[in-house]
Amino acid sequence: MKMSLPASNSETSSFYLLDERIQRWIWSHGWTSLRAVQELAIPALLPAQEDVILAAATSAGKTEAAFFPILTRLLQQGTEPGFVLSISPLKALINDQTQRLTDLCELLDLPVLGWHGDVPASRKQKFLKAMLGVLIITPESLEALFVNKGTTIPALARAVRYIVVDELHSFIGTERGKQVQSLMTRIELAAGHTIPRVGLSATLGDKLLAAEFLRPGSGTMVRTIDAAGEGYDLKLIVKGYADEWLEEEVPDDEVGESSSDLNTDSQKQPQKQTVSVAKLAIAKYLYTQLRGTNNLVFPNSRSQVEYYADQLRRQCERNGVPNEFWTHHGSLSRELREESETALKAGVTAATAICTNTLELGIDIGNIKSVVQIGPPPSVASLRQRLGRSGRRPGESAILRCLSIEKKLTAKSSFSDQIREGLLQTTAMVRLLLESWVEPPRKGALHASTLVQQSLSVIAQKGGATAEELWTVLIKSKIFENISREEFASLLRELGARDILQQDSSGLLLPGVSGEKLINHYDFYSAFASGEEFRLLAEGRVLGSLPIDRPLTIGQCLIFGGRRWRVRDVDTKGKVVFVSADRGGSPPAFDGGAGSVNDRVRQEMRSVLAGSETLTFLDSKAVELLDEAKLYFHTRGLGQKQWFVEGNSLLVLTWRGDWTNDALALLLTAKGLATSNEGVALRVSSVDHLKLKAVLEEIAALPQISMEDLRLKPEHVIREKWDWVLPDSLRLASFASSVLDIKGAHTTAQELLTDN
DNA sequence: GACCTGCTGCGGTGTG
Repeated sequence: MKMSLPASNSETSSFYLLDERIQRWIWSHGWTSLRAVQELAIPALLPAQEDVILAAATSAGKTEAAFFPILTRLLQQGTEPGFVLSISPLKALINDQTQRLTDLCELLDLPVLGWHGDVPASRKQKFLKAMLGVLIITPESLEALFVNKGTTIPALARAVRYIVVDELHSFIGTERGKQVQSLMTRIELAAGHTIPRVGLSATLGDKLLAAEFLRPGSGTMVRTIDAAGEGYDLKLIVKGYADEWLEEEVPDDEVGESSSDLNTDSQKQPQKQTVSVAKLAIAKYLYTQLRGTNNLVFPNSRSQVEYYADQLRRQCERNGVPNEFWTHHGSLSRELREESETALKAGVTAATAICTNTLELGIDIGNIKSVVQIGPPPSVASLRQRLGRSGRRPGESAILRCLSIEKKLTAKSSFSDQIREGLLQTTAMVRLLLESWVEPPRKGALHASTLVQQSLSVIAQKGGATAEELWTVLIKSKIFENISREEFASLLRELGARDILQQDSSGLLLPGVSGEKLINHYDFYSAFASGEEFRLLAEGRVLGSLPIDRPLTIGQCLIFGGRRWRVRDVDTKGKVVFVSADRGGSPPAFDGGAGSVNDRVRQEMRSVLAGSETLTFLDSKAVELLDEAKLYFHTRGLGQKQWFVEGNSLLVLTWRGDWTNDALALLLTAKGLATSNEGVALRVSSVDHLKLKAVLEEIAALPQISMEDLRLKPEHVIREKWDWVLPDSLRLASFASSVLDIKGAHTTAQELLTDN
C-alpha cells in the first residue's frame, strides 16, 4: 500500500529518512503530512553532527520534530546503544512528554523515563542499569546525579547520544539556565567528546543569543530552524475601565460567621465593604464573553486570581449554571492545579482558568479559544507566550483581550495616574508585540552565585578537585564569563575562610565541615533561592514582608501597603528592613506586573503619548482615557521637560527601563539626593532644580561610573542563593551585572542635561 | 503588598 504526504514533496520528503516503524506510527495516527518544523528537523538532526534550535509555536509538534529523527538515529544499525538526555523545566511538562513518547517508544522497544522528585527511586535505578532510550529530567535531578552518583557519571555521559533542552527560552538569562549550561558541558567533559545539543523553543527574542546559550562560545555554529513566524491570525482588543470605589452592603448569607458571633449587635445591621466598580464590570464582562468556551485569564497576581475566580463562581451559582471557572497558581496544591488542568483538557464541558504564569509554559491544556490579560503584561515576551496558547487549530484566530483599570482623576492625582500608566504600558507593549519585538535576554551577567554551586558540585562529583581543574571546567569552558583569575581565587579563599572548602596538602580542594552540610542537603540541587522575604518594620510595627530582588539602600523610598516609606536601616541577618513614614502625596494606583520593564517599552510609552495616530485596537473608553493622558502630557509640556515638581519632590522623566532607572536612582542617592525608582519616573525628595542639575552634572562628567560610585553596601545585595558567601567586590559586581544598567544610567544623566 | 521553577539518601518497619 502506497501512501503519500500531501504537504511535502514526496520525492524529496525527509519523512522517508525516518525509521520504518516511526513512519508506520505516523500513518497509523492518521497524520497526512509533517509540519514544516518536523520536516526540516529530520535532515538537521539525523546525522547528529550539529547543534540545532527548533523554534515553533507551542503545540506545533516540536517534541515530535526532535524525537522522530533522534529515535531513528538511536535505532540505526551500527550505532552503539545509548540514550537521549532531555532537560525540561517543569515536572508537569516531564509527565506530559513522557506520556506522549511512551506509545511511540513501546513500538520501538525503547524505554522512556521521566525523572524528577516524584518518581520512585526504583525506576531511576533501573534506568541507570540500562542507560537506554529516553531520559527526561529536571536540572535539579541531574544536578543530584552529579553530586550523589559522581562515579557513575562517566559511564552515563558516554551513553548520551543527544542533549535536548526543552523550553529553551525559559532558561536563557536565568540562574537555572546557567546551571543547565554548566551541566551540559560537564556531561561532555565526562564523555570525552562533544554531544549534539538540541534546543526546543517558542519565542526567541534574539536568535544569536539563544544559539550562544545552547553552545557557549560557538553560537554562530548552531543551526536555527525557525517556524515560529508561521502566519497566525490575531484578533485583538484593549479595553479601558475607569475605576471608582463604592460602599456596598453585603447580603446576609455572605457575612462570615465569626464576625456575627463576636458581635451580636451587628447581626441586625447590614455589613458594608468597599468594592471596585471596574473589577465588578470586568467580572461581568468575563462571565458573558467566556462562558461556553475554553480560555485563560491572566490577572498578574495570585490574590487577583482568587478575586476574579470567586466573583465568577458566585455569578454561576446565582444563575444556577454549572461553574466553568478554575484557578491555577503556585500557592495551590498540585492536586488543585491538576483539577484545573483536567477541566481544561477534558473538553466535555467548557472551562476557563484564571491563572498566573504557571500556565504560560507548554503544559498540555488542550485547545484555548482566547486569552485575557488584566492589567499591564509583565513583559512583551510573556504577553506573546500567553497569546501563543490560543487559536492553535487551523483556521482559528488567536484572540487577545487586554483589560486595563484606571483610577478616577482628582486634583491630587499622581503623575503615574495622570498618564494612565497601566493602560499606557499595555498599549506600548501591544504595539511592540505587533511589531514582533520581544525583550532580548540580558547579556553579560556574572552569575557568581551559580558559580559557587557548580564549584561545590564538581568537587562533590569528583571527590575533590584542584583550583586549576575548577577553572578549566567552569570558566575556561566559557560557561561563566567575565570572571578573572584573581576574582576566582578570592572566591575560593572566601569559601575556605568560611569552612565551606578546605585544601589538603596536595592542593586538592575538599568540602569543609560547613560545605559538607550544605552539599548533603537536598536544597543544594537548585540554583535559585526560594522565597526568603524581608520583614518590613515601622517603629516596631510589622507592615508585612517583601522579597528583595531590587536594590535597597538606606535613605531610599519605597511604596508599601498604599503608603510611602523611607528605608532607615537594613538587617540582612535578621531579614528586616526598618522604615519610617515618608512625606509626599498619595502614591499611584499603578500595580505593575512582575519583572523589570525594558528601555524600549518605556520609549514606546513616550511615543504613544506624543503621537496622534488612532490605534484601532483600543475600545472607546481606552481611547478616552488615553486622550486625557495625552492632553496632560501636551499641556504640561512633558515632551520637552526632563523634570518637574510634584508635591515636595522632583519627578525626573527618563523614559528608561528599570535596569537603567534603578542604577540612576542609586547614583543620585549616593550623592545625597534621596531617590526612588517609581517606574515611569524617578522621584527625588526635597530638592530644587539647581541642586538636581548640579548633581546630574557631576555624574555626567565622570569619565566612567565605578561600583564605588553607587555606594552599595555588600550586605544589602543578597539576592541570589549563594550571594552570602561571595567576597564583597564579586558580590557587588555580580549584583550589578544582573539587575543594573550602569552605562545606561550614565548616558541618561548626560541626555537629561543636554535636552533640558 | 507583583511571578515561577526544584529536591536525595538513609534508616526503620512491613510484606512476600
